[in-house]
Amino acid sequence: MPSISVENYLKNIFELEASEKKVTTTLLAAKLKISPASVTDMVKKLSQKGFLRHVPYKGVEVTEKGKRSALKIIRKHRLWEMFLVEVLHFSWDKIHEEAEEFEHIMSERMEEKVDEVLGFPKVDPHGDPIPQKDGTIKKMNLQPLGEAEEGATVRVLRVNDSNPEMLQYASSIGLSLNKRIIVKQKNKFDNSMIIRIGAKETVVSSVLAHNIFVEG
Amino acid sequence: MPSISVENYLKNIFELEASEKKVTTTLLAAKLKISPASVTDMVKKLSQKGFLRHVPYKGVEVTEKGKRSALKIIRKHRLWEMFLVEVLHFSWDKIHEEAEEFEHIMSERMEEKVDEVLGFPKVDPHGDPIPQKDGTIKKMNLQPLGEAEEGATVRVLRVNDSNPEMLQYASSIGLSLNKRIIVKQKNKFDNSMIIRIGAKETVVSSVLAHNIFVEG
DNA sequence: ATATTATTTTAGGCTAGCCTAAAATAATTA
DNA sequence: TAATTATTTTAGGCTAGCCTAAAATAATAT
Repeated sequence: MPSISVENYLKNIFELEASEKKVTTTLLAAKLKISPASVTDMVKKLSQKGFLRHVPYKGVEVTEKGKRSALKIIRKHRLWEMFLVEVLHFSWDKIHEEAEEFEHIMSERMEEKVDEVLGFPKVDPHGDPIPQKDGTIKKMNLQPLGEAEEGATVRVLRVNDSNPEMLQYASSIGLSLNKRIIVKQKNKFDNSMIIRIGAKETVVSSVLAHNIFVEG
Repeated sequence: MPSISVENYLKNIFELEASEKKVTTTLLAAKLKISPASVTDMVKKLSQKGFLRHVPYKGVEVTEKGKRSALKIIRKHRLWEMFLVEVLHFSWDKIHEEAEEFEHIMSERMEEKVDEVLGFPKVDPHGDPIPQKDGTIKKMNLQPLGEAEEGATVRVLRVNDSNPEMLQYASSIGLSLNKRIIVKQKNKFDNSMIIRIGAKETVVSSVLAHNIFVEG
């Protein structure tokens, strides 16, 4: 069975592939908070074991085998986040950290129990799709709030969970999954926008607006 | 923070102290499933750090500091076992193994949530007392079923959880916490006994009878 | 009391996963 | 295109936590 460290490499490479064109050594090192030299080392090992494809100096990507492993861990992570919110009443911004550890020790048995108790959920508390047991994952084609037209009414379907402070802030302005938002005004000079959530109007920076994903 | 390995040493030494007069190197090595030489090594380190008292060739025991650490882990372990049974509907005999891993990654926050959801339980699913947050633990002075008098009626308050197969067997004969038992007959030649649980009479071996703890 | 056996410790070694410093390669700028 | 800068890899090293084999000590049997 892969070590915790190996699981983290696979998961993070897989995730970076979704958001970056090339997964470079430095990028991965920054995400894993270890030195680039260490990353090169491990990447070489994992390539030999068939989890990764690595062209020296060019970047790295997961193989089918690596992808399968990554999705298993992501499934555990997201199921557990859901459980933390639904059953243990954790708030949005505290769950990622907790799940980061548990994903590595969650047994098959545990995974099944949690899935069952939750009623086989399809997305996690941030709106990210939960990979299914067969290794498939739904691709969601959502638009960043920042790209929505002035005057448009949209629905929040996902919030980027990479920054707890941002999540907490999102909560504080009444922003949560499935909320309806009206884009009142877009400011060209800094790409911020004024939005209405329920009865409240708020200014949302460009950065925040690009971490919230909506459906027309 | 202590590593998983260190936590396991402390917990197991503390537990062995309760059941054995001396905690020897070999005993501990057997329990941890590592070589005696490795145990000596680690014991030396942990003594230097003030977790243990070690007299070479004579045995080892936890200091106050070591005991505090041990009880923290045992608290997490037992709370989690309770949670597995109550919330995730695990059976008696499957929970120890799961808790064995989770005890090491359970955060303070998590501990509090679990405690809360369970309604601040005092014992785990095997009847073992859950150490309190302040580091105190209730001593239970129970009698092994094997020592009960012929004709006595007793109540099951604890079952030794060290052997999953035994737990499963116990379930299969209708034996669970708080059940009333009548000792119908004691056999001198092998120390087995015939007991009645509800409507059912069963023969119980001496070994089993000494792993079930009752109150007059 | 001595010899034998069992237990414990010491000595030396290994692997995973990290590190820093230096060398190699690629990308960028002049 | 050459020089400079940035990125990646290689080389060598470290620690935790394990191992086996051999030496030291303690316990037991004769």
